[in-house]
Amino acid sequence: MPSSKISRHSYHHGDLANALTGAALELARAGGPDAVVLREAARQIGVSATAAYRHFSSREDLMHAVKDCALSELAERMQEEIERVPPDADRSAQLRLRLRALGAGYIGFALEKPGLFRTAFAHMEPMTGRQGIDPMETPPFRMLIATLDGLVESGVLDVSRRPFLEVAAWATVHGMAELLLDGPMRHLPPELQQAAVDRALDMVTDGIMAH
Amino acid sequence: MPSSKISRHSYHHGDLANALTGAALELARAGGPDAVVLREAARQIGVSATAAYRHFSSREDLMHAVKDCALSELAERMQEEIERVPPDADRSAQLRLRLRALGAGYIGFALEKPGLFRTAFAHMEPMTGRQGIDPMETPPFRMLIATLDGLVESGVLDVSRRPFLEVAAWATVHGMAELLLDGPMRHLPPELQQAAVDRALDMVTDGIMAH
DNA sequence: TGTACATCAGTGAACGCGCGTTCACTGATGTAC
DNA sequence: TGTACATCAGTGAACGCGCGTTCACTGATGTAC
Repeated sequence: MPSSKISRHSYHHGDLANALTGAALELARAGGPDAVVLREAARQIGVSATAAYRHFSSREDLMHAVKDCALSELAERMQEEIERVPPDADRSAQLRLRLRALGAGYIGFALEKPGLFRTAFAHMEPMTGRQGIDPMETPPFRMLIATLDGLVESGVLDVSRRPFLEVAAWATVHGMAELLLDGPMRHLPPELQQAAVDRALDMVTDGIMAH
Repeated sequence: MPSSKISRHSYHHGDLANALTGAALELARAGGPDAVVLREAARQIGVSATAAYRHFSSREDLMHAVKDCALSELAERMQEEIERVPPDADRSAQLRLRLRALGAGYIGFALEKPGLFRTAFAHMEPMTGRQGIDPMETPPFRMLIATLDGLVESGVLDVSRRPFLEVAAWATVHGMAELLLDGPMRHLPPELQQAAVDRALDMVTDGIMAH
């Protein structure tokens, strides 16, 4: 393991910022946002806590980097689900399946990686300075928007019913994730959890495609 | 103000448990769950922090009492909205309006009293011992369930579509509240926020009543 | 009605926690001449 | 190619924070006789 030898022998780490972000990400994965402790991340890399301040202005700054990563993993998960949609259906069915896939990916991520999910959406608010990540501007949400726009274009959805639909759909899926993770469904056996998710996704697609 | 004289002169407070809960509730109202600080609640009543331990076994115990109160206020708010539903519509329209009312009350509470809303639903999980309050067992959610059951009884909703609908509906409304409070809609002007809420409630009722 | 005493409901001082952050510093690196 | 020196990227000790909680205590209250 040459890299550990190098890092042991060299005073300068070389890639501390990324190393710290990585360690912090693992802390988040294991324990959610509160587990992202600057001193602990530094400890795990074998560097003094002070060293972190060469690369991050504060704990919040590090946290922000972690959130970026978590959001990227979420995007990947949603993308995976989208790619599983069979391409042979007609346009309308295709879009409906995409809608479900996005939702299923979102909730799947929350259930599979609760620590990262909670971290991604913890205190979206107080991200002062360095303006907060707007999840709406992020690839997977752009896909949601594109899918809904597609429904309008293909005549399935009336334009008058289009506004705010992305937040309504997102709200359902986000709320389900929270209710599954911390709410009354947290002790449900996985198959019932899945049934609940499916039912919620039905409700959303029905609600969007109604009329 | 005789009561303050009495409390100033008497060594025993007489109703410390309620007084502490009240003070803690106001802290929650103003600053959310993290603002519920045992020492501060005691300070405001003019009692030593230690005194609280005669009535609560821990900070978490006090927190639990505060959550109970917050959940009650939420229930009241939903009830208010229900009572505004005009009684002259036909059965099916009636139920639809009730559904909307419950959702509107829920989100209205979140927007009007964000501190209490966040407190009511903060860390539902780690409520160890003294089993957590299951919001599903609480009056307003029983009303949601009753309304959905009513839809089945009156033939508007097929039984096969009934399961898990209460959590799906709740998820939407809960997610909207979070997205409005801490998410990308937090800086939207109130009229647009209201438009988003209305659209989400449309989506849910459409999704439930579809077919 | 009075008194002894158990019990209840307060008190103030103190502790430990573990963090984020600052400070004055030192070792390593790169660049100008 | 060597050397001087600025700059960069680390170090360890220390601080302050404010909390929740424990401890040994004391003042007030209620009850048995």
